[in-house]
Amino acid sequence: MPELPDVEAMRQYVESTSLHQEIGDVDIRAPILMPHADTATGAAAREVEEKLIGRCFDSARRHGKYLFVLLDEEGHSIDDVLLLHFAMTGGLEYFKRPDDEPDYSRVLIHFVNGYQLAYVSQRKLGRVEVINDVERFVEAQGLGPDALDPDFDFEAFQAAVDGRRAMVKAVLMEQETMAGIGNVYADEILFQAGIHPRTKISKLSGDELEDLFHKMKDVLKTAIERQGDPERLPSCFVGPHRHEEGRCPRCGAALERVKVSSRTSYLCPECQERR
DNA sequence: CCTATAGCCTGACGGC
DNA sequence: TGCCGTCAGGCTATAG
Repeated sequence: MPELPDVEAMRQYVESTSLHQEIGDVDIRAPILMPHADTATGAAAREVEEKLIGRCFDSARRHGKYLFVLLDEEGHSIDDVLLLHFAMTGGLEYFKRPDDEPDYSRVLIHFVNGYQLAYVSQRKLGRVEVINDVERFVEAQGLGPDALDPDFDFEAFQAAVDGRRAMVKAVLMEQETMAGIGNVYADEILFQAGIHPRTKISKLSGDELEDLFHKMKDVLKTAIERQGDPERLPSCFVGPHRHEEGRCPRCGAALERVKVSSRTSYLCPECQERR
């Protein structure tokens, strides 16, 4: 689930619930996987606890699918940042009553006011750690510009895909080219643009590329307005229909389910003709 | 450069 | 009910 619009919704959620409250304790229920989390020694887990306790969150930022929660600087010389990545499952839940603790809570941040923020993830393929420089992290991770960055305009997009011969869906999902688009929103963008996901991006005309670019921005912005909630997406979106019996919201044709870039893709064979 | 695959984990679901 | 295979909206490393 968590692609750019979903992570943006979580960023807003953190900002509306969890800022300026002292952290009293951190409960790491399960060490989270992925490269930098040193699960063998639990060092990463201890570091998260040590850096968080006694401090407050100041603000939340996002780049692509990564969420960065900035800690206050009081008494600390380095700007520590809590990094959250949700992989395929997961989210955040702010609650008070212990009964309201969500299933699969992997990390619990207890505030002294009695509320808790849970990092939830059914599978443990996420990432929770403390870093100290967002820009340096983005650089080291090799992430491209955030797909909704206003500076990432059509000119920049065109330059980023110039010379590429890969399938358009693969390029949209590459975090190095632009950060934030995953399997579901790539399908949505291509549906709105009427482009078959297997089309080589080099085959698109300048006009088609420009239309694709604007559809990308529109789809992401619209999804954010609806808080990434599939139930609230416009009726022209294909997203809610991505299941075996799904039909095209535009022409009613049965949707096709195919593997593209090793990922399950849904498309309308009438509106997104193969070229 | 591009594509496909396996693996990291866990759980939901359908078929038997 | 239980067991089994398959699948899952991310990402990385690796091979061809």
